[in-house]
Amino acid sequence: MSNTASRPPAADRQTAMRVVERIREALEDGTWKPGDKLPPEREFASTLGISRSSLRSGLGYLAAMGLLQVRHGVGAFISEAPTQFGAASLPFLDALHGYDIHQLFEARRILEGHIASLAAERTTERHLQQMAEELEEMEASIDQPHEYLIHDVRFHRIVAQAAGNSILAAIMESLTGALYEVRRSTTEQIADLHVTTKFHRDIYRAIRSGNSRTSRAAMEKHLTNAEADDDLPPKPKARKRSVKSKTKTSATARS
Amino acid sequence: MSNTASRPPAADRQTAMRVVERIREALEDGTWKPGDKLPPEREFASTLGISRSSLRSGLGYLAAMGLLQVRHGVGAFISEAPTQFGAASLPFLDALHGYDIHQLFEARRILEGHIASLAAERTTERHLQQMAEELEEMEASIDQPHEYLIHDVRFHRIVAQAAGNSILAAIMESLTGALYEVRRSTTEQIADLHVTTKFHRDIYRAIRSGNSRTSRAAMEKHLTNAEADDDLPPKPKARKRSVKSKTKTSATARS
DNA sequence: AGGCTGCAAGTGGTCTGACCACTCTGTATG
DNA sequence: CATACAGAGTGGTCAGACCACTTGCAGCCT
Repeated sequence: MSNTASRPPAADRQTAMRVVERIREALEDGTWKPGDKLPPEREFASTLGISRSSLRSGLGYLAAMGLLQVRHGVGAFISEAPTQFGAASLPFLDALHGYDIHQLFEARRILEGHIASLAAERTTERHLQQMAEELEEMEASIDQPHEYLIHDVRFHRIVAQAAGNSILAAIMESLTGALYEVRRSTTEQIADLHVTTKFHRDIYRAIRSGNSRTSRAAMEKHLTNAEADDDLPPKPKARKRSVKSKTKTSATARS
Repeated sequence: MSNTASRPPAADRQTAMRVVERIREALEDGTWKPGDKLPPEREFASTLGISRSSLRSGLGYLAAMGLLQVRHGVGAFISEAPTQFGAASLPFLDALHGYDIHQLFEARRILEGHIASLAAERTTERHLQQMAEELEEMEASIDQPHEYLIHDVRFHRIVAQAAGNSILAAIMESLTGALYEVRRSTTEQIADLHVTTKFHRDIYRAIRSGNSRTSRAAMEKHLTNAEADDDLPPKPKARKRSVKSKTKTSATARS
């Protein structure tokens, strides 16, 4: 035993898993869809014939995976945002095995590079159209960094959809999100949005032309550039774990 | 708001998050390490000055992310297995956006292909040695499919370590795990372990020679072959979600 | 009338303490 | 010596109470 990473869920916590199953089914058969509000805990619990605490255990599981969004005093909602992929586990990955921020960038570059190349082969007219739209919006909001960022993210998201592999898309979403967390501080200051826009346009053109090699190259160039921009700071922390010094280094995230 | 995939964790559930934080810190400063057993819930709760239910809420979060392994009647342990990356969320990704099993294979092929190429550039003598060992073990257990599989998985894991990017490794681990879940049924029957071993040997040689292109090609060939083996069955279910027919199709997983 | 204030209902978050279910170990029994 | 069993330790579930946050509506003040 203990060989592979076999059973991710858990045989234990039967009751909680019943909740999870129930919700998964409701999602599959369309009873509930993203954005929907779940019944109040007390009511839902009695409906399922379990205690509120067990129900909460199940909901907690779903919330931990980002599938549910629970708002205190309001209710629980099926997540609307594109499904991520355990992004919340990144800080722990760090704590356990340690990783350099560069690794995050590298992973993203590899993933999105491939995504771009797939998009070149599989994109539809509709996706191209959406990309073009976001591109325009980006140009329009070129001096509103916050607004700009939104369209930037959307652009990448559309490319991922065009690639036609929702798993890759979810992974990308997850990496992007993690990166966003870390970058949040610097991101609003770096300026060359004109350059950034140019890169995006290159990517768009390459995908439209159906050239997967060029698309991939364009995407990688863009991301490499983005990483360089973000690195201006002190020079990424060395990230040596064995040091043991309690300096705490004020870490990466958390304001 | 609601723009990007900003804050994966949660501002709510303060108490539960305190537990999460506490454990993360304990992992970071080495107080606890993989395999360690956590204190009994009752005791731990009072140590943290919170109720057992809140504690359990936090532990549930960690367990959901695969960071903790809780065994009924025994205790909670820090996961020893290579950290995954939200593999448990795959079934929900399916429920929400739907995906074809081929997409899983494709994602893995892309990821591991790159991992192999990186490994070729970065591997150390030690990693090569470990790969060689597993290779031997595979040959030795060639007529014990179950045993063989263990070394198969380990081989891939070592390659991932050799690639020197723990994030990519975690993602791979996650995809592999998901695939393993689905394949469990067929996997023990397909036989050509001799062929499989040859593929692995090719990968090993390519990495050892430091040729990233060849390594990647070898890995991709191996995985393509593996996918083909698994597809022999009825021909992968069409996976059309809008059908609505309650046939249930007996789905992919679940024995 | 318009805007602000404050209360109350609805809902998630936490606490307590009891009891159930599962594991493991050490002892008594055959 | 091997098996069966009892007990301790620990996680899982339950119940009901109370706290904290949101929201909207009613009433008040200007």
